[in-house]
Amino acid sequence: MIEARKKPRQQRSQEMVERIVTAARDMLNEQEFKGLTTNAIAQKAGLSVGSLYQYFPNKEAILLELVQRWLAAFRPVSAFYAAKPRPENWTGFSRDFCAFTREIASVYAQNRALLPTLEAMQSHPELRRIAKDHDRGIIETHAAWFRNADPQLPADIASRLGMLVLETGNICFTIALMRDDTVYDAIIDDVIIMNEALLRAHLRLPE
Amino acid sequence: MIEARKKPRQQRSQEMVERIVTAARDMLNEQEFKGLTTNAIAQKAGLSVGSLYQYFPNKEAILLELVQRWLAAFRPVSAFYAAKPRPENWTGFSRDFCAFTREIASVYAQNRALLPTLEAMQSHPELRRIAKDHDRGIIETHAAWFRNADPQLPADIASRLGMLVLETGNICFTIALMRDDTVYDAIIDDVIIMNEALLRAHLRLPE
DNA sequence: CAGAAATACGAGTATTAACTCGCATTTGTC
DNA sequence: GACAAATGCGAGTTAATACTCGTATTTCTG
Repeated sequence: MIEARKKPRQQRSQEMVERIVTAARDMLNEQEFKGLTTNAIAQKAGLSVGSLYQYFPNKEAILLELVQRWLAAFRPVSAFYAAKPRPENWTGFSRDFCAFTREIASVYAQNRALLPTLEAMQSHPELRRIAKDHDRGIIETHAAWFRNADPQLPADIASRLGMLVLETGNICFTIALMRDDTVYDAIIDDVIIMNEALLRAHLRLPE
Repeated sequence: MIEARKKPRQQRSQEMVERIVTAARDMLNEQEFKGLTTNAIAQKAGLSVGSLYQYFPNKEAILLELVQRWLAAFRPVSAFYAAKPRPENWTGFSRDFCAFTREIASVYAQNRALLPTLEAMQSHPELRRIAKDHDRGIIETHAAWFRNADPQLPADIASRLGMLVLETGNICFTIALMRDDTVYDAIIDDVIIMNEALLRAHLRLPE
């Protein structure tokens, strides 16, 4: 069980937490997840294991903090587009969706350093569950957005579309980040092509 | 380092190997990867740890066997479609691609039991490398197929398309397998919509 | 059937890494 | 400066588990 960490009472504590999290993140970028030991994190952060355990009840809690930072970066983007007024026609929706996809892509780019964390996360059932719950939320936001655009769209199809948009985006942008910028940009365009085709096949909007 | 396993000289040995592999596969389907210990596999397979280590030099080798069985299931499908003569027009290509996608989807369905293996694989650098090498091969096969259809298609774009088709298919079918049959079928259709749109945007073929 | 080769066994070993705990040091308060 | 509270320390404990090795059993060969 991943408990919440102890609340720090002095200011230096917050810095410690930050140093621990940063050290863990950097280590995941440098080496294998397997080498991410609590002792190593403490050493890299320039403190002792004992101190580390004052802020995090266990190793998973450190990963949890990283994962939540990653997940939190996406929420506002989805929420913003889902809250926009209904577009009048396909062109309007398409413009929004295109902008949305590019914003999501840029969130990936900005959080590049957290990417190995996602991989590490897969090894932990608890963290997987948290990510899955988060995804469910995003999917429902997407679904609501699509149903706002086309009120005729059945809820189950809207959910499926939300899921496919989320998952294909996730995998494509993850891969894209490992390539050079030219390919990265091309992949964004490709994702837009794919997802727009998918949505156009299901959403009925005037041209 | 994952060495090749010792070659069995008696017939019962092959059965042992099969029992070990099956036990490991079943365990991954039942519980967390974390609980997959060599002792537990041996017990489930009805033999001793000592015997297990006679056929597999280490734990990773067991996973490797599972992973290779998974990967091997896909090769013939790609190879078959890539070797077909050039389609005359988009309709011909589209028909092939649609059939191809459905066959790939059915390979996923048939190898459902190996799915948790892929997840477990992510924890092992060596196995990840093997899968990545395999993927590269598939991607090149796809790329060759697309360039056969449209010889004008630049090699780098062909590779990118191959990669996107592979990766989006992989993630979508993996998710699809966790849903009921209705959703599964719908997702296959959706993947076809997405990938055809992508290819149509880049391949120049007469209608 | 006898001897050898292959295989099966599983208690024991070695390693690794998460986590503790008693003591040292720093910080806050008067 | 004196006391207490909070924080920092890291050698040591503990648990888990991959893998070994000396011995028992089975199979093969003549």
